[in-house]
Amino acid sequence: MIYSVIVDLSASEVDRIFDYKGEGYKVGARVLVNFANRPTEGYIIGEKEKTDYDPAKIKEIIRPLDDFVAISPEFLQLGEFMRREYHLRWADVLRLFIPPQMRGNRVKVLSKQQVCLATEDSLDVILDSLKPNATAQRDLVTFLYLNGATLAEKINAEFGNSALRALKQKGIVQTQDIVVRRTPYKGIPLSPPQRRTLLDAQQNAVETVLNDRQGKFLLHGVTGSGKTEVYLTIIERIVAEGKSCIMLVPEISLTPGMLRQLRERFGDNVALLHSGLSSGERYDEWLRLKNGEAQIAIGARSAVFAPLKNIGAIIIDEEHDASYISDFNPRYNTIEVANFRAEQNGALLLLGSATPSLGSYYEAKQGRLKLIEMPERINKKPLPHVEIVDMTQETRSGNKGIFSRLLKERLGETLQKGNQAMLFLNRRGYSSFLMCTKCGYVAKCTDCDVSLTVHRDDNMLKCHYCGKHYYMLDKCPNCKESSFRQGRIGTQQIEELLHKLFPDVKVLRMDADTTQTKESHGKILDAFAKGEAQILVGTQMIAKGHDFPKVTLVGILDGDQSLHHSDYLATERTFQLITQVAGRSGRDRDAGTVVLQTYTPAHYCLQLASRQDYIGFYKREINLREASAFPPFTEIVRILYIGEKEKDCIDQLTEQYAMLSDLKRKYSTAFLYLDKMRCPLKRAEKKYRFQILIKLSKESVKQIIPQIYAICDGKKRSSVQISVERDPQNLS
DNA sequence: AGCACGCCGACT
DNA sequence: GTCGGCGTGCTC
Repeated sequence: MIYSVIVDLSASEVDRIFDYKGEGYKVGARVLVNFANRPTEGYIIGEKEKTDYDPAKIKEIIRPLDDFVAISPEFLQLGEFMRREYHLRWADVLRLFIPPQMRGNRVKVLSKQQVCLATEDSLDVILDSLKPNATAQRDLVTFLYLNGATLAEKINAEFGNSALRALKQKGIVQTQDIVVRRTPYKGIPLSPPQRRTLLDAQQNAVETVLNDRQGKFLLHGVTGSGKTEVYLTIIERIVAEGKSCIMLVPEISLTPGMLRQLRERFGDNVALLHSGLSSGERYDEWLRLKNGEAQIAIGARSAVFAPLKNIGAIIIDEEHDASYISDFNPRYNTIEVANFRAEQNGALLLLGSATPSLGSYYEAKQGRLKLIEMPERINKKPLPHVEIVDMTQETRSGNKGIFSRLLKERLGETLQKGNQAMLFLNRRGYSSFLMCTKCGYVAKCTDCDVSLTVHRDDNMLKCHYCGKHYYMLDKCPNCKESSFRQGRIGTQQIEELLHKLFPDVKVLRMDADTTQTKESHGKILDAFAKGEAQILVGTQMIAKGHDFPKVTLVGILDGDQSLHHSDYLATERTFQLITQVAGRSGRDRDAGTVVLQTYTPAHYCLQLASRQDYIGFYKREINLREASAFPPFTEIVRILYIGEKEKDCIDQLTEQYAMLSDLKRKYSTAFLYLDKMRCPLKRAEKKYRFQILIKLSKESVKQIIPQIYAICDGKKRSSVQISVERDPQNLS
């Protein structure tokens, strides 16, 4: 038999089928082959009777790599879809479908010693053979007789290892190695699940979804409307029918608290997949799903590839979240992948959000998603009251600080009452740049075209793009003066200012700098939940996560920050962020307050966000998108050229731009826009960046995209890296 | 992705 | 004269 093999190498030159001989292999299996004279891992993606290649040169498959078929036919189909849709290489796609450590034979099976009785005799017979005063041995034997095989570590802890050793010597008990699955967060304490009664809106949502087992739904429920309970009830019902479920959440909201809730409800039937797990845990959880030992997969983006069969539902929480769109190789859109898998399995697809992406809500309005609205918070608690502060007024009346008078006042009141506050500023570090007041020199990264951020805690300058550290400057390298002006305030400085303002108040800070280790994220949230601090300062990572019942004040320090970016997504992002952050306030008895500071208080985005008026925002923004021909009415394509050699980049871009111009002439109605330029971020990690931007009419996408891919596949300079992004989320 | 091949500049 | 840079081509 001839097998079509994809070698596990990620390079466009080898992204094609290689034929190998062999007998008895299954399609989807991983195998070891001799490729270019060295052993190479590969995937069988097909089989055939004969080959077009010179049969004399065909080599034999060396051996299988696993004792199971790693990639099911369903995943091979999905792979073909992703290759076509995102122009990916086979190897990159297939790697998504298996846990990383399976490659390179790095799987370690964890085994532990287990103790069991070595004889078939009855308990009385065994006990008779032991001395009456050997109490530990007698207890141990009795325990094993009643409980069966038990882990050696537990036996040792209970009965001491001398008793165990003695019994082993006598041949009464024996030990054996067993394979143990590493289960993440096994240690977290569980309490019995609370049977919550669903509110009418929730019940209605559940029934609507379950009435159409192959439907596609968008659940739009305001923050605090109880979407999670809807998801869990649906999962419960689907699982009860013997089907499996996938639930996706943004990486950041996979807290131990969230997991506890799931384990309490579903026990070992739930498997967790996300980057925070050790590689062993990840592999074991994957295997539990693959073997059908667990039917529910929960995780971040990559959990959409959970190796489940017979899927009944795929649920995507916070569907607008940017983390669902993978923005580096392999680029893919999780929602589109989920949609494909749902169709393959005849499963329902449920997207949920308080602030759906404009595209999804538009799909719903067009009838391609069924829209379910949950417009009220649980127990009809009012939405937080948002007070907009005009910072231009503040400045005019002499307050040059970052905190408005109103915010200071509200903070004081909140602390007085013993409540908690959260302050949101989407800028980490101490200040955004360092400028010499004499000559205007700004400290910049040597590898990237960005200014360096001042970090006070370790007194360093850091590049937030590549992460490179520099020593703090004591004088200007240009004019040798030592007078500097600081850039815009970051979270570190906020923390410092709060200490000055409220010396006795404990403040926690959560941003990328304080959450470097795996658990630190959860630790900070836990500490805040326990009331160990009264104020939590943070970047957008505080916008999600758990509910803090005692938080009654949320301060948004710079509501404009993401608003005035030039890309068309800026307003949508700002609306989502502000709505999410505001939603943190007042989730318990006390009504919450939000202070929103801005220099453009009249902006419709901020006005509507302050009223949590998603529908109003949607109407306004969608009209704007239509009028200006932006997604979802058109598709934007960006071709990126990245390389250390500037000239090569320009040459490559110029060449392909010419070909695209020809294409544009041929399909003049399809191309609404075509231009080439330097990227706004001119250089990053020592590499120059250029781009071609294209805007295509929606109808022409299917026809034009393959031709664009073909042009980019054409003759290439090896020093230039080319990538095509469809509807890029980030235009830097 | 990784390696052999082959052509040019720089050096003991 | 030789070492070694990297552009080019190939892998069933």
